Amino acid sequence: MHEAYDFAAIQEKWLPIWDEIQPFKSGRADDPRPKKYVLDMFPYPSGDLHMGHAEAYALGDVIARYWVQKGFNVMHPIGWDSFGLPAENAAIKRGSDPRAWTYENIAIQKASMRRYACSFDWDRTLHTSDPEYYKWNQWLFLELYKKGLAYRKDSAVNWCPSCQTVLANEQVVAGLCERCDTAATKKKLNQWYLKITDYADRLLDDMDQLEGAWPEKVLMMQRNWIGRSQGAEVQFEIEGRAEPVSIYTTRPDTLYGATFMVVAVDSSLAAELVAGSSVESAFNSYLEETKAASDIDRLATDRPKSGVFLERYAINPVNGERLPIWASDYVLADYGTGAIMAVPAHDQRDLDFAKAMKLDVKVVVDSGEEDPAITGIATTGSGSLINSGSLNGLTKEEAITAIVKELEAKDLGKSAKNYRLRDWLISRQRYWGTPIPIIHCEKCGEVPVPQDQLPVELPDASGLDLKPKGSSPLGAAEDWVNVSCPSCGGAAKRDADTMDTFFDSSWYFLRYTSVQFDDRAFDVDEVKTWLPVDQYVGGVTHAILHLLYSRFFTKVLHDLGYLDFVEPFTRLLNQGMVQMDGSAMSKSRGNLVKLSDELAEHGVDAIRLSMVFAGPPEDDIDWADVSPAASFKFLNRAWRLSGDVTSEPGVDFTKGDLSLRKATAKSLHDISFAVETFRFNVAVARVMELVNVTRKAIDSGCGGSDPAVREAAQAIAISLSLIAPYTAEDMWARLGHKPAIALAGWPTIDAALLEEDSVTAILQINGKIKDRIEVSPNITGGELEKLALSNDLITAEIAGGEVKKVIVRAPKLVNIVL
RNA sequence: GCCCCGGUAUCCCAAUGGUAGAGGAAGAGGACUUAAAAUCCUUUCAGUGUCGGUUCGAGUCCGACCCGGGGCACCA
Repeated sequence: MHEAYDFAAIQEKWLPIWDEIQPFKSGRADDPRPKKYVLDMFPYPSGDLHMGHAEAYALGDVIARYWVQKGFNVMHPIGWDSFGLPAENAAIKRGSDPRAWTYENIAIQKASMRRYACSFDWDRTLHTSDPEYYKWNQWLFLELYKKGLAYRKDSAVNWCPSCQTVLANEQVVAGLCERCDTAATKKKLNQWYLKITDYADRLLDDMDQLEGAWPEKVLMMQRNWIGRSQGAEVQFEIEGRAEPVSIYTTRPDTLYGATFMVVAVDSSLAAELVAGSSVESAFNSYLEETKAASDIDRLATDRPKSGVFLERYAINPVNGERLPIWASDYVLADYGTGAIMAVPAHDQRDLDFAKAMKLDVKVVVDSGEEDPAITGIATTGSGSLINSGSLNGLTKEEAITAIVKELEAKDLGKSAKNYRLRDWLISRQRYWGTPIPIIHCEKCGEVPVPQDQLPVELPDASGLDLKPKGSSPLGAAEDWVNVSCPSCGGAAKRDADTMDTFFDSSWYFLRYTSVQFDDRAFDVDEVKTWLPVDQYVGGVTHAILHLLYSRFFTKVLHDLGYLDFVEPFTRLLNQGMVQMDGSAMSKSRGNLVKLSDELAEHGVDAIRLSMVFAGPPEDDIDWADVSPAASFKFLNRAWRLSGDVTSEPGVDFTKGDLSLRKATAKSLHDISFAVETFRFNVAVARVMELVNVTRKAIDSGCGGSDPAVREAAQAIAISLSLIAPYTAEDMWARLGHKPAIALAGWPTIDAALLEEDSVTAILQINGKIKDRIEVSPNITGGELEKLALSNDLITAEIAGGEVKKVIVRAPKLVNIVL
């Protein structure tokens, strides 16, 4: 008679014991194990953990626990990305303090993580909203400022009317605020930026180091986002203007095909060119119209082209033709030079504009396609140049080289690069974030807060009106905002904005190495020991924002001499999302599955196992396809094995049943390989297989007393310790061992056991299977061929035919070609 | 529109260019039981989205297309 497998009792039994043993401490000075840094993306404390967390942390835990079993000193820390809008919004709603809401939720999540048996080192936690943490945000900001990488500028910025704050480019998705889906508008504001564009080339080129170690998808998204293009800048004289205007083009070969010029309607150049002309008022009303249009309107690609002729002319530098200058909103002020040469024959946008405004179309590349002036379809194919003076007859590539050389010689242009990436806007007009450590003095201008006065702590929220109103609530904290200038001592004001919370998360992985360290943001020696992160695990939602910013900060800190590496995350695993019936879970959709309910019903281990077994980690999980009940059943089945082992611990495995021993060895080998290649679902399948084999051995084979059964049961327990720690620990105890199984060590495999006694060789004729024979794995090609040619089924088939060729792949296959 | 990724059994998913099925779910049958649950055993189901190519041999490589998912999108 066996006791029942009671997941609730097991959970309650082992949790306090683990608290005692603390198997996952890292960084003890005398620890001789080699180091590994496994990092899960830290959560935002918005209530309790949900299904998404459960998946992410289950996967990260498999990796962390695996490396511990393999004998590594694994640093696996956790913290909270605890600044941000939800806390503030909740506080406004409930009339309380964002701080209280935040830290309550952190406590809730922390307790849940502990119960979920995450293998975190609880001595290495951090909260970005702690002054001890954000002090170093401020320090880093000032380092960037000193380097000229943090600056203020006036610009038309993305504004969310609902959140009442500005948004970074990256936070506007398809024209909508990524947080609340409100249509973003534009607002002219003076804001702080970080000069990430200075690092565009390195952010792009260093991705070569990540090839194969990061998901291809993420690399592609980042490359896309940075959007480097190669082209040329060309100078155009403007009639009645002293200075020429520079335009950017990726197709300098089509220079002869330019029939007009377009400047961005919201550029200062447009305003200057139109000033004093008869169309100035028409231009101004067009400009107003443009400003009023939301991003959504602007993004619609089928939107008809609009513009105003400025009554000015540019001169084409290669043929002296007069080109009318138009202002339009299809040219962007902040990309390239804000002005383009329009070549309607070979650019669809220019052609659309030309047709709308009845402008000339001039073909200069003979691509064999139909005349764009008639079809309305610009031709972009390659071909030889026509109507292009010295370029005639050249191919597109030859023409680009030739014209750039020619322009450079005449000082009329040069080769140039451009990027889609824009500088990172970090000011936010909200309370719950890191104050920007700058003091504005009428006499001295921007004055950095001196180092010894950091951190600039947030004032108490009580008494402040946190309601969004377009300017920072901090501005109203009189006692806080009014200070004397550190430079001249005169009356001055603090910068009242706070930092984008992505600033906080762009370097937290460094702080984990020394969370208590007071002297600096991080202990350089500890960082040297632990970084870069060996394995980063998190959602693909951060493919651009967080990962790009972190890479940027790492490069900056490298240049400042604090780091000796340039890429923070050596390997990256993106887990998929947990969905329900094909769409994201949400209360409003009514398809929300509560993690706490699932855990109560099936137990922690069954949920963790379900997450890991559901499919490849990077695929989305549909909870409708997942069966926690089946996971429970399997754990039960595995657990019961431990009660059927009747041999004592320490028994000599070499005396065990050979076929079971081989199965165990093969399983361990396959499980290792599967885990290291992130095929956790396959690893689970292999454990299941071994459980089935072991069950059979006990019931109808060598029996529970055979040493091989103990060996198998222990291998199962250790394998399960990565996924289902409570069940594994309990099995371990029932097998007569002391806790913690997490530190038991991965069993060593006798290589001899991996060798198979015999393999099935396939005999084919013309690629079709005719027979299978059992052969020794060491059989030579010659022997196998001989066996095949003397096989009855084969000789019957070849009878009368002529053997043209015999392909032998010993020991697995022989293919006879007739 | 451009660029990625994926289509294998009723479902979720496996398969270094070499036996399409490892594992699970669901279904069917049976053992045990007064019965049910639990447990155990047995078992059914596809030729890999479509067409063509390379190869002795293709789910796997190449090309085109269809379908699904994702990214970018007036970036000159």
